[in-house]
Amino acid sequence: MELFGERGYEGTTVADIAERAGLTKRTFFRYFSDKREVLFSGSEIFEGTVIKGVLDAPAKASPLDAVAAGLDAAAAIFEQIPDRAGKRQALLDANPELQERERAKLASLSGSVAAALGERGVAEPAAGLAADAGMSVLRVAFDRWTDDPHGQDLRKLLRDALAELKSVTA
Amino acid sequence: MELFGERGYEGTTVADIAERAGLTKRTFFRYFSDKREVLFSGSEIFEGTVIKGVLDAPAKASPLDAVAAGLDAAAAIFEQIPDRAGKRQALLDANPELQERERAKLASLSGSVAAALGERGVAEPAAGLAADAGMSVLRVAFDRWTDDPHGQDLRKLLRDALAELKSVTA
DNA sequence: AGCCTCGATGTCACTTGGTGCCATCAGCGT
DNA sequence: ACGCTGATGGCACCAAGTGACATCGAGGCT
Repeated sequence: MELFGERGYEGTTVADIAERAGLTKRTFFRYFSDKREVLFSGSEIFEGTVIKGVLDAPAKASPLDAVAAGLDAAAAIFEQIPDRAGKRQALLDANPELQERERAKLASLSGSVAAALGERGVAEPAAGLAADAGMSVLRVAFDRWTDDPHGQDLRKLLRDALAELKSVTA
Repeated sequence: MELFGERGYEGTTVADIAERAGLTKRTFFRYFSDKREVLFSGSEIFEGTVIKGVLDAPAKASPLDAVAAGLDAAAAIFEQIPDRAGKRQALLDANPELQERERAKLASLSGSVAAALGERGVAEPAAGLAADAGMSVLRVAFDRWTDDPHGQDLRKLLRDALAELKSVTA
C-alpha cells in the first residue's frame, strides 16, 4: 500500500513490492497468484462472513432477504477499516485491470451465495438471480459509502439500496 | 477461432494469430488493445442495439421492462450465429481471464444502459439497479441458451428469466 | 551430536503480453 | 516527380508469470 500510494498501481512492479517486503519476486508469486491478488487478500474472510450470514438468516426469510442478511453481517468488516477501504477503492477506481478482478471476485461471491441459498432450499435460477441482485445492492451501497465513509453507515446504505431494488423490480 | 480451436486460448500466442492473419504482432496490437479483445470485437454493435432498444421502448414501460426491451432487441444478433456463439462460449468457459473480460464488458454495458435509462427520466440508483438486474437476466438466459442453442429461443428464455427475477424480488 | 527430511525461499533462465520508437512503403493530391 | 499521410514492419525493451533446481533452516530420529 505504501508503494502503491507513492507510484500508483501500474508504476509499482512486483519486484518493487517483493523488495520492500524483503522477499523475491518468485516468492511473491508463491503467496499471490497474481499481482492483482495482493489487493484482494481478505476476500475469503469477507466471503465466509457473507455465507455464514446467509445460512444463519431466519428460515422464513425470502431469498433476497437472506442475501441481505449476509451482506449486513459482512458490512462490519469494512466499517472497521474505513480509511484502508477508501485507499483501496481509489486504487481500484484508477485501474480497469483491478476493476475486472473486483468484478470477478463479486461474481465468485455471487456463486457462493447462490450455493448457500441452494442449501436453504432455493432453486435455480431464483438463487442465482437473488445472489446477483445482492451484489448489485452491495455495489450501490458500497459506492455511496466510499464517497463519504463517515456519513451514513454502510448497513443503512445497504438497507436503502435493497428497498430501492425492490421498488424498481416491482 | 481456428487457432483457438486447435490449441486453445492459452496455447495460442499473439504471434501465432498475427501470422495466421498475415500480420505482425505489432499490428495485431494496433487493432486490438489486448489479446482478450479479439474475442469481443462485436460488442459495440451489441451494446448499440441494446441501447437503441431501451430508448425505443414505450414511454410508459417500467425501467426494468425498458431494459428487457433492449435485451430482446439484441437477442437477434446471437440467434443469427448460434454455432459461433457456442464456440466462443466454450472458450470463455475454459478461461478465467476471458470471463473477467466478459464481466467487464457486461459492467460497461450495464453502465450504458443505466445512462439510457437516465435519458428516459429514471434517476439513480434505480437506473443502475435496473440495468444490473437486466445483466443478470441476460446471463441466466444466455447460459441456458448456450446449453442448448436449438432448444427454446433466446427471447423466450429472456422473458422467463425476467419473470423469475420479478418473483424473486417481490 | 550427527543425520535426514521437508517446507520455505532464492536463483536463473525463459516465455509471452504489451509498448515505444523509428523505418518503410503505398496511395494520393498537387 | 514531389511530398504528405496513414498503415505496417522491425526491433529493442519492460514487466508479469512459470518451471527447474539449488539452498537453507527447523525439527525429528537414532
